[in-house]
Amino acid sequence: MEDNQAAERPARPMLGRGHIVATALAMLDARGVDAFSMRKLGGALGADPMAVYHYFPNKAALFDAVVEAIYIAIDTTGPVPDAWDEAVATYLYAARTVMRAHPGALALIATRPVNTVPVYALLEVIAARLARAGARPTDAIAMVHCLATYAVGQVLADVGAPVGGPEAPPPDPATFDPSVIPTLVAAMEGGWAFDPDAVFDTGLRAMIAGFGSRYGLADQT
Amino acid sequence: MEDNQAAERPARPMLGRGHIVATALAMLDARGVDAFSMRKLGGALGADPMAVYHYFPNKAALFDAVVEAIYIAIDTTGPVPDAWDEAVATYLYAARTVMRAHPGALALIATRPVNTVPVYALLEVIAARLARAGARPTDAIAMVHCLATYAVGQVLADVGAPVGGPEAPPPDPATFDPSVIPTLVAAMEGGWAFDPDAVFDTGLRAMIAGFGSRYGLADQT
DNA sequence: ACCTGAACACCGTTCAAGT
DNA sequence: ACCTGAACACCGTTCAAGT
Repeated sequence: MEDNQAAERPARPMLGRGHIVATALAMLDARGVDAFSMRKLGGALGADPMAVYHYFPNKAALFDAVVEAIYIAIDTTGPVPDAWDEAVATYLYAARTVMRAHPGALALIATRPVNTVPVYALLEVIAARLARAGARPTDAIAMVHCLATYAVGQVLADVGAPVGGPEAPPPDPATFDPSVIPTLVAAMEGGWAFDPDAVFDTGLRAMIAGFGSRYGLADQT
Repeated sequence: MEDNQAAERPARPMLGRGHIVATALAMLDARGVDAFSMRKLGGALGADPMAVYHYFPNKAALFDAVVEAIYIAIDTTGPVPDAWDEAVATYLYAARTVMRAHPGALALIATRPVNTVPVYALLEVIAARLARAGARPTDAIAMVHCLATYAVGQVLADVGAPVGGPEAPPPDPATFDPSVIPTLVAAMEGGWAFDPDAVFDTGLRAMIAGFGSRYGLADQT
């Protein structure tokens, strides 16, 4: 019931939730969750370490706001192809692009579900497109969930900053015994290199195609 | 080159890497990464907080060992169905079962790739089965990567402990405006409940089937 | 309303020391 | 070889206080 508006603003400081979230996200992207601290955030904001607590009750609440900000940055309002499968792929690519831009926050995204209307609205867009192609609502939601977890898992493996300290450097492949991993060795020969973009696309298309035949999805003509 | 065996053992203490990893994993499962600390680990081991540093250079190295221990617990030596797609699904189910048993370590699994022979050997089993069904080695590896990231993403969303403090409780669905999320609301009506097992299966089968038709996979008869 | 600063109970890691 | 304990530079959060 406290609904009095803020008609005038004091001098310069005025942190504000949006500014705090943006600064925290930049810090996370630069150095990961482990290196993040509320005290450094205060420093980056040019304020007392404790100033943030006026806007967020604790670090967890701030992280929830960061995750939501990332979800909201996923834009689904642009034009998409007419075909249902291409449209769904386009939405997932949009999500991937935004998530890849925030490597240090990925562990938060993967681990802190945000149950808010903006996030639901994002899922709704994809679910609605699947429903329009003939899926029942419950099946559409299951499919969106599968596609979303796949995208998160891919991006995490691709660019995700490690939780719990820096990761160990990979060992010299030459020390491996080829006889225990023949398929892997065979793939490496010929100068083949792992391409995250191509691999993401392969799995995404496979899952979408699989859903299509499983549920008989098709565009009305 | 230091190959002298440990022929005799002192009295009781003798922590040992295996015991430390097991204890750390139990602590992670019980309370998550945020609640874990090297000092508490020392306490749980009944030793000085610093004793662990004799076996692991730092917390990150210990976490790498924990992740590898989880991967090694995935057993792929049991019998699998003859059909390539059922065999692959069986391997992924084995991975899911083990990962689900360690909710507090999932953020570590998803975020700390372990480049060791035992882990490669695990991937090799699945890749080899796909190759035997007709996939080229490079395609087989891409497929395994997609399936693995999907499984990790699913389990993370399903049971993963939050990184960065406890998560906020979900809001009352009754406060949502049904008009912005009609498909989601439609799915909820009729008492439909989200079933993690069924959803995992749906996405897994869809991806496998999609790979099958994309690469023309089939068992030799 | 918004920010400060001291204080409390913690961290990871280093290092010199014990046995 | 294996473990201890003090010490250092940090944490998140609470709370009384300032403007």
